[in-house]
Amino acid sequence: MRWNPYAAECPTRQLLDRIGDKWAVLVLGLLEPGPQRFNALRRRIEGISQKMLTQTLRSLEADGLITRRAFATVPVTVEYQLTPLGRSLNSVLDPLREWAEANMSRVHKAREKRGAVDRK
Amino acid sequence: MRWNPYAAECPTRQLLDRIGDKWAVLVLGLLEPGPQRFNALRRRIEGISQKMLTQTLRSLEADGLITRRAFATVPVTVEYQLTPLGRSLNSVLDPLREWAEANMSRVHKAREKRGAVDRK
DNA sequence: TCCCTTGGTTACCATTAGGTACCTATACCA
DNA sequence: TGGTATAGGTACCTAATGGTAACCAAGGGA
Repeated sequence: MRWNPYAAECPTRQLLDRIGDKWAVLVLGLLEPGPQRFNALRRRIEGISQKMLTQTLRSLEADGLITRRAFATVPVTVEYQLTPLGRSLNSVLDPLREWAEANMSRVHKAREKRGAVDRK
Repeated sequence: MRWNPYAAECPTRQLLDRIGDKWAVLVLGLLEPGPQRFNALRRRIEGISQKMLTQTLRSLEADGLITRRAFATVPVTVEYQLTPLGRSLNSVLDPLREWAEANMSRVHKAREKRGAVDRK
């Protein structure tokens, strides 16, 4: 069965809901080099709240994109790590990140021009 | 200057805000083959409201990703069309769409399993 | 005369996202 | 005894998202 990307239950639409959530892609990117601990992620992502980091990690875990491992140290240590599925998603997100770095300045320029003209 | 993707003003983050808005990517995809009219888009995207389609088109236009042309026919005809920038964005979104079609079933499986086990 | 089409705009309203602040538990160090 | 760090959970509150419904214009057809 061929998917119709414009139907509500389409996978593309669901994926966009997934990665459009402001933090998920950043977390995936940070985990690329290797496992990271909770507070390490928190410190590296500017502006994320504890609540949102927890929420993001939980849902990435629920979706099978990362795994969580807790160690009985004191204080407790928790490591998050990409699954193969998460790594494969990362590999298609990379071109997106590159496009953003290369082209967002043009988007900004277009936006400013519109703002100046102010199409009533 | 090298961008820190984890800083708030980072282009990647801004792009995600852009394409995470539920409808923009679908519109861009539909415009790939060629110019389309307002109601043609509306009919092909299941579930979009007139308000959201207008809003989406306006902001894609403001960002320089599509152009709008109105013809003084009766009733008035309006055509939307990708700019070169929009086409280049589409080319990096394609792998994403393919990933979604190939892998969202795994994500769903992972999600169901979690739901069944119900951690805690 | 009223309704149809095109392509919108606007007001209103409910849901959600996401922030802050405070709570937990454990064990270290001074 | 109190303060540190670890990794969270939870209540509360506000701002933004996005839906519905009603309105606009212009002209054609019954």
